[in-house]
Amino acid sequence: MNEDVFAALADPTRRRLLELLAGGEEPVGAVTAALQAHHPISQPAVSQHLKVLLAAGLVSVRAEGTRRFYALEPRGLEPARRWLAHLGDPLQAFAGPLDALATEVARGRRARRAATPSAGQQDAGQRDAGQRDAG
Amino acid sequence: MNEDVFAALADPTRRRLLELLAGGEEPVGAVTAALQAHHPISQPAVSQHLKVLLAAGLVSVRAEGTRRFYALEPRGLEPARRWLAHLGDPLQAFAGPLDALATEVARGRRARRAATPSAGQQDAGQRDAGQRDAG
DNA sequence: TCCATCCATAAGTATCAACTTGTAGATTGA
DNA sequence: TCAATCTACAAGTTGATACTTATGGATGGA
Repeated sequence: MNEDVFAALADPTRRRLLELLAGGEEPVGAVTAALQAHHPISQPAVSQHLKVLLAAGLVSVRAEGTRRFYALEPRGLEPARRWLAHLGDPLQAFAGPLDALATEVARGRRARRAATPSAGQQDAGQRDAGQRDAG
Repeated sequence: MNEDVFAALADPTRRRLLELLAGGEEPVGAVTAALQAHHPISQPAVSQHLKVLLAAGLVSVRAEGTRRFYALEPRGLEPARRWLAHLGDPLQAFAGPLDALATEVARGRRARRAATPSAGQQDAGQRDAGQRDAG
C-alpha cells in the first residue's frame, strides 16, 4: 500500500528479515538469532526493522503469549513489482502520473529540434519552471 | 549487477528520473527541467542522483557535444525483479542462501527448549552455536 | 580568442536513519 | 506474588545522504 516500499527494501538487514520470513512466520527471537549468526545486532534493532517493514505493509504480526510472530505479507510487495514491471513496459506505463513530466520532456525535445540554437533552451526551462504547457 | 539497486531505488527523485528516462534517452538539462516542474532542485543535485543510478547500473551515458544523454538500463533492474520474484515463490527460492539461516532459526528453537539459562537469554543462543540435534 | 552553455566535482550543511544501552509492559510459571 | 522471558519504546550517538552554492573543464559558435 505504501510507496515507501522501496525505502523499506533498501536496507539489507530488512531484506534478510523478509527472506527469513518467507519460510513461514517466526517470533522476533528466532529471526534475531538468525541475524546474529551473520553479524552482531541487538534485539531492539531487529524490532525497529520489523516496525519499518510493518509500516510498509511488507509483514504482519500475530501475538501468541509473550511472543509476536511476524509473517511475510506478499501483497505488500506488489507496488514494487508493479513499478518495476511498468518501467520495463514504458509504452503504456505511467501515463497518468508522468503526464506532466512527459510533457516537459517532450517540450525539451521539441525545443532541441526546432531550436534556433543560438538561444539556450534549458536555461529558460530552469528559470521559467513555472509555465506549463498543459495540453 | 549491483545489489545496491534497492538503495538506488529508495529515493523518490531517482525513481522519477528512471521514469523520465523510460521514455528514451535524455540530456541532463531536460530531466532537470522536468524535475523542476515538480519541485525545486538544483542541477548538481540531479547530476549526483544520476551518478548514483549509474553506479547501480540502472542508467547508461552517452556524450554528444557538450551534452550527456542518460538512458534507462533495463537490465540493471533485473536483480531487483529477481529478488522480488523469489520472495513471492518461497518454495524453492533462497533454498541455498537461507539454508544456514534456517538452520540457525531451528537451532534457536531447540536452544530455547533445551536451554539451561543461567545468565543471558538469546545472547547464549548465538554463542552456543555448537550443539547439533540431528532429529 | 572570447564567451556562452552544459555538466561534473568540491566543499560544507543539515536531515535522516541505523544502531546502541537502558527500561518498561505483558505474559507465563513457580 | 515473585522471577523470568519476550518484545517494544525512549533517548542519545554516529555515519550516511540529499541538498546547497561555488567553481572548473569541455565543447561549440561568433
